[in-house]
Amino acid sequence: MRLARLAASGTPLSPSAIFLTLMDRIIIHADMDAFYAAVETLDNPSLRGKPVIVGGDSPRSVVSAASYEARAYGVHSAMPVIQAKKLCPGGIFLPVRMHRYQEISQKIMEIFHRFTPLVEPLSLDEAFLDVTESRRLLGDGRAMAMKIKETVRLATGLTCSVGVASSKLLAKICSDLHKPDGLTVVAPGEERQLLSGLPIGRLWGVGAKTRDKLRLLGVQTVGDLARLPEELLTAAFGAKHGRNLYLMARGEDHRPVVAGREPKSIGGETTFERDLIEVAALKRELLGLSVQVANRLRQKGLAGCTVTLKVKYHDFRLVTRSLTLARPTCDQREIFRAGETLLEKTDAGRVRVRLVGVSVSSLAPASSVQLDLFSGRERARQRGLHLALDAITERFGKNAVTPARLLGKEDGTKGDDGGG
DNA sequence: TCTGGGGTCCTAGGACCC
DNA sequence: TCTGGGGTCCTAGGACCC
Repeated sequence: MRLARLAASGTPLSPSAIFLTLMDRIIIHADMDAFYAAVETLDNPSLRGKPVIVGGDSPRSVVSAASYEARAYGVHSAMPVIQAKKLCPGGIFLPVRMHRYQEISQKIMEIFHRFTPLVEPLSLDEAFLDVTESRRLLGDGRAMAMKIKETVRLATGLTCSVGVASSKLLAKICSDLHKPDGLTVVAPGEERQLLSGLPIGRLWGVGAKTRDKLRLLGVQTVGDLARLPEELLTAAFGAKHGRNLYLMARGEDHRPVVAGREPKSIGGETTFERDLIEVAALKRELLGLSVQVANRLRQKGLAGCTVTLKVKYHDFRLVTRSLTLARPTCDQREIFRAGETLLEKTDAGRVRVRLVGVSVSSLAPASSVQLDLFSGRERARQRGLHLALDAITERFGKNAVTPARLLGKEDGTKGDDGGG
């Protein structure tokens, strides 16, 4: 970074020098247009130009993505599918194919990495890129943004919208200004002017509640917000959130682009088609979720200490109960047992329940012992080999044969193709 | 019209230890 | 017998994002 170079040159770094250097960054925010719907159209070109709506197929599902043609009917993501069907009866409703979106997402992220190693994905379809150090090789921000759009389009057939600015805050706001297929650059020094006319809801972290509260304070635009003193904002919104609002209104955002973030929690949840009252039924669901979560933990090579149960009652009241285990786990039985215990600390059985979820946090790399135990034993079980394994163990002792050896994993043959 | 599922981050209170 | 303050960990809830 420039800072490092400055420091190495022996130049004393005053706070304002650091500030100016940080202001000099080039941050790109790239965001795919109507991603899930666009992928569906890509895979089935006859959908082009039609109102495509991707969402779950149960009665309580919501819309995950809507093509621009569908948005013209007022359909948007997070809207109940039932409502979308009323607004857009001629719409083409498709189920979510997450694996396919993940596949394409990987391609896109690989392209981003050709421009800089500093790529911070925010979801499957968007990422921040700090391209400050790439500019001598690849040209200025606008040139790189154009190149990114072109490369993504050629490789995937999809369009994205890109924002270029000196901070994450502005880059993200810019990428949204001229969607779809947009390219918006804000020059250093023009940040505040661009911000001042925007409704406060455009700021990252300002949702419905904050908006309502700010409205009571007479704030509609970011310009209005910039007139409020910091003390008032911290008193109303807490130290952190208040300070953030104060800084964002001034276009000040020095958050770095962080590549390679590790997940902090992994969980699963289900909303039932009909509310459940029987504890036994809830436990069946909990068991399924525990298996799901444990599998994903092991896939990622992680284990966690804290198990959290989430219960949403019929009236949308949400409660969580959590407990911390002595050791990290990626074992579905341990996760399930913890969930069962936690379920007793809720009103389950007395009140109708709409949703249960379970998640594991305080994550750390799972030990090889934990992973081997499961990968080997679970696979052996799947292949119906556990009987053989048990028999051999019984006759020759525990260490006579490992599940890995039984599956031929140790002589280089593939052991995880899931076949039988 | 009736509200998903995957997450992150922050706050606050209580327990416990020194 | 009464009374501190700071630090850390755990738990619960809430706002927000895509």
